[in-house]
Amino acid sequence: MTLSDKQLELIEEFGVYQENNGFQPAVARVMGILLVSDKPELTFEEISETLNISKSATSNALNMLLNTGHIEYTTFSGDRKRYFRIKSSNWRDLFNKKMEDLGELNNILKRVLDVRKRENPAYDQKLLSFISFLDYLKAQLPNLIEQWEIENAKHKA
Amino acid sequence: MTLSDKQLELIEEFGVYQENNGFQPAVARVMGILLVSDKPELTFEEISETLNISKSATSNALNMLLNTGHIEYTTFSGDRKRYFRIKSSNWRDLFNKKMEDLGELNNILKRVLDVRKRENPAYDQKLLSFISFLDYLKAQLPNLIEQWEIENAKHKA
DNA sequence: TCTTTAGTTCATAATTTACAGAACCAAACT
DNA sequence: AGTTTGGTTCTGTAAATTATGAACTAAAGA
Repeated sequence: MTLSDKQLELIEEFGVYQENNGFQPAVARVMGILLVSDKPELTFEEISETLNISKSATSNALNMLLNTGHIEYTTFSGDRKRYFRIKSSNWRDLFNKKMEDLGELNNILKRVLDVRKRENPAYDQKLLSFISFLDYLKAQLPNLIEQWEIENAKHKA
Repeated sequence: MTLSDKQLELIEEFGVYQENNGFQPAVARVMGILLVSDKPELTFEEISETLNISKSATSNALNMLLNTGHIEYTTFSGDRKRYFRIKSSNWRDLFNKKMEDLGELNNILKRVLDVRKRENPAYDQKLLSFISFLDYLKAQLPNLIEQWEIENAKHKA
């Protein structure tokens, strides 16, 4: 399998993005190739050879992504190969992870506000205000999603 | 300077959180101590000694955080020491970074959609839908913030 | 039963990172 | 002029991360 320069570039970019999200380089590239490839599914071999990653690294990456629910595979009868693809639900998950992450930050900040007693309360005030914003955001998100779904349905019609 | 167990624990937790955001361990701890300390400002020495970080690591961490605009310092006449604190604008910035990050993802995904031509367009449809959601979110955020500010003002009154 | 295919597992090599320690420097104090 | 203070910069390295290649395995095919 051959990829265009643009595809290779995008694999790199997406790869770096996902590295910053805590994935190992090779794992991030595997996600990348599954994302940008023209084919909807790729085999172990195609991934390993196209990305120039050793079999072991490919094996580890694929199993890791399978375990974390980022990808899935199908097989075809009379063909021992597995055909891997990104789980389609994955997009929303990516977003959810970011939101959960903000929730975690918020929890930490709440506890920070709780333990420290500053001489200058202006700071605490700002922190409190940020915490309240994150709470508000969390509360409003379902609304926002619903709203978008309505808009989206309209657009299609 | 001594910190309570709770403070130390929070520094660790915030530290790990910030490590996942791409900061080096020592840098993340420095942010942490500035966040949870009772004092509104801390000196180089206090940071270095309380966290048990070498002078070089402390120096690097502080300069890094200064350069990236995460912290700032003041001085007092007749005192050569610098007094460091987290930039108060920083809370909103932390949130903005997450949002920018989603924007970056969105840009990559848009280009992905552009280069690949899938046999099966159902996948592309889902991707497109996610992209559109991120666009919607970005567009609505200012609204949401405004809305929150109104709520917030009400609450205070 | 022997071989091929499609992977997995393990030991280890290669990088990368993150920090410590020492030497260094400039300003201020004596 | 010499010393102390408040750092900075440079070099070396311990530790962690990541990937490789070789050996292995289990299923299928000849």
